[in-house]
Amino acid sequence: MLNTPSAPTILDVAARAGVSKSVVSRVLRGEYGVAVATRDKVRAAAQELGYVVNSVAQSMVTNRTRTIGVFVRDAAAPFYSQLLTSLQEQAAIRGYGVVTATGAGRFAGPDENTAIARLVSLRVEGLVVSSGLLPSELIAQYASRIPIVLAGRPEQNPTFSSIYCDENVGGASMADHIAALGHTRVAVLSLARETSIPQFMRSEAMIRRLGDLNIETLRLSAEEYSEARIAGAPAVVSQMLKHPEYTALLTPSDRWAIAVLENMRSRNLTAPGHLSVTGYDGIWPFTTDLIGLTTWRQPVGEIGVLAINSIADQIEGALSHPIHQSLNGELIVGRTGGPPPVR
Amino acid sequence: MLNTPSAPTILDVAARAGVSKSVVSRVLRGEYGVAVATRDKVRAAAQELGYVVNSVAQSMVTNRTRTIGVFVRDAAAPFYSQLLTSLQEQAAIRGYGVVTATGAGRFAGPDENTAIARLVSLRVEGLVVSSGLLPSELIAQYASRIPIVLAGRPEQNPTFSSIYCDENVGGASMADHIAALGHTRVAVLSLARETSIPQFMRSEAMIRRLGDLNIETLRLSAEEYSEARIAGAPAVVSQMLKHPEYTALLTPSDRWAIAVLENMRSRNLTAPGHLSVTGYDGIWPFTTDLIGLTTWRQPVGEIGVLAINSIADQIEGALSHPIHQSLNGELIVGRTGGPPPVR
DNA sequence: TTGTAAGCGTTATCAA
DNA sequence: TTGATAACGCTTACAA
Repeated sequence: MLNTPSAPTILDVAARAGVSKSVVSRVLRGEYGVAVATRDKVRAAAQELGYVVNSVAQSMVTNRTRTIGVFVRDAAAPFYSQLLTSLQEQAAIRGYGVVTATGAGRFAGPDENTAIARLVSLRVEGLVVSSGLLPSELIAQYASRIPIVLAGRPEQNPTFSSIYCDENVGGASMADHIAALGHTRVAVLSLARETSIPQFMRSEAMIRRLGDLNIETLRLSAEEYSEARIAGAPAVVSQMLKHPEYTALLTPSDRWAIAVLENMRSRNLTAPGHLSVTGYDGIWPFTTDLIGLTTWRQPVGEIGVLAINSIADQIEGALSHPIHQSLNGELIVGRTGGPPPVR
Repeated sequence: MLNTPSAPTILDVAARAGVSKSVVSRVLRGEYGVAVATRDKVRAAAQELGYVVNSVAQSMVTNRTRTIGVFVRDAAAPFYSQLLTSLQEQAAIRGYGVVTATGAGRFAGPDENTAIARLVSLRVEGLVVSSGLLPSELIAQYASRIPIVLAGRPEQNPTFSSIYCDENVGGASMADHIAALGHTRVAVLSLARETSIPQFMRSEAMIRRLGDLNIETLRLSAEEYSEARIAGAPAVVSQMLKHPEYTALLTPSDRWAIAVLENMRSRNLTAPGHLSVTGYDGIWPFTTDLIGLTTWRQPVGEIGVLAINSIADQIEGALSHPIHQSLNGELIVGRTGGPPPVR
């Protein structure tokens, strides 16, 4: 704004209280060694002026910002938005604020790099990166400077930490579940690796396990770069209709499963009556009993908590090396997966 | 971290390039008046050192942070989390970053004040406040310093802006809809004003309109302070069962409607077979056709865009006074609301 | 218990 | 085209 009255500084408070700025600084930070009378005078002056400390100047000298940077690729995706909430909460508990940056684009590109560089330039004390795509070299580039944790993607890079839910276990469990229901021909939607590494990994894990179980597998593919609005579902369902011998469709995200189910509904197809459909992530509210989605739950809240803790521990010196933690997920048995239809 | 190699400064770059820091500053900001050879030398040096500008120091002298602060009361609530995403995106478009703070507690209390003060101390250039509770005097207190917009709550305070969706129109429309379906006895869940001002307002608007239409109205109440996990639904449904002559239940949020529907499902009750249920907010994914919720859609994306624009315009001097904008919502006719059951 | 003064990493002004 | 030098608002020795 052009003519905003500039905020009062420590000097204004000092002048008003009739003391030096050092005293004000000490009072405001609650340090000892200040006469009670002086202390009260200063506090009153600060109050009257509506003084709020300038953290920018403060950081300048203390070299601390008490801020953690969070980069998520697609804030509109349910998994990320829920992670964001969890990170937020835990950061507050540990006494840190959160600055968020998001990638916009379709590919991990210069934008992503700029966004991360911006966080670093803000002198965040740690970085939580959650992107299914961002190249690990790019992340590693900042790792010598501040602690970094990659949340939600397995990556055993020694220079930064990672917290994730094992994609192989999840994918295989889902395959086991669908096999146990009696399906012998199963389709798996597998997105390109360039779309999302973890989603690619889980689909491949499903396909691998189905192969081990001697189940005939159909690999479907689709391109989709934002989880928020999935457009490819009609095409996927059409594919399935061309291969009616395949009685189940395993998708790599709840969002995909819902889009498929919505499209099926518009064609008067039901799950599992016509086709069993499963999701992945187990994110509320997709797990509502009203929908009854069969899915694999990733402990997103826990991922957030552990991510912040590992960062905070490193900042505070309680942890000196990057750690890699794999968490357990959980199969959620809903009503969209069932025995194959009798034909 | 204890022994992090401290980040290279402009001085390190200057030394390496064999020039003064002033030249480095000019080169890095792309200013004219630097010899091409010098420019290249400096850029190379910066690159080699992995130099990243210190925005903290930069802000110190420019007195700009290009950052907008966002305060939401409950980041886990679908409405807020979606708003957050929209704010984020639009801020990026306008060239600003976003720092988020969230209130934790049950009441608007000192926590909230601290959180806002923290944002102000970070020298954000504007503030988006989205809380159904935060007293407007508290907000106004900072309004002389930076532009503020209250998002999602009607409040005609002259010192700051507001962008919201008219609660009276929304509540009345929902009442009209349920009346048109033929209900003559309708229950409305009305939360205490202390829980959420907008939710209170819309419920009261429903009750008022139902009264105008000579419909017998039953006011139910419940306490609930976080939208994320609603615990009061079983009690509400039990209340309804005690008053079977009431054939519809209007709730003040999608979250509440879903919780009620889930509980009904567990009791083998259907909507609208046994009871018509409506939500409010119209937030995806609650609006999925799989659930078919009847609700009132608030244009949350638009609220976010307009909120950021009004802040950015004020920061940039394109707008000199706070503005108050009321947006239109939209009735979403789903399948959870229908004609009253024939008994 | 209080005050003085140096310095954090930049930008910006003014000379050279 | 470049380089000194003074801010910016605060913390932090150190001196009084």
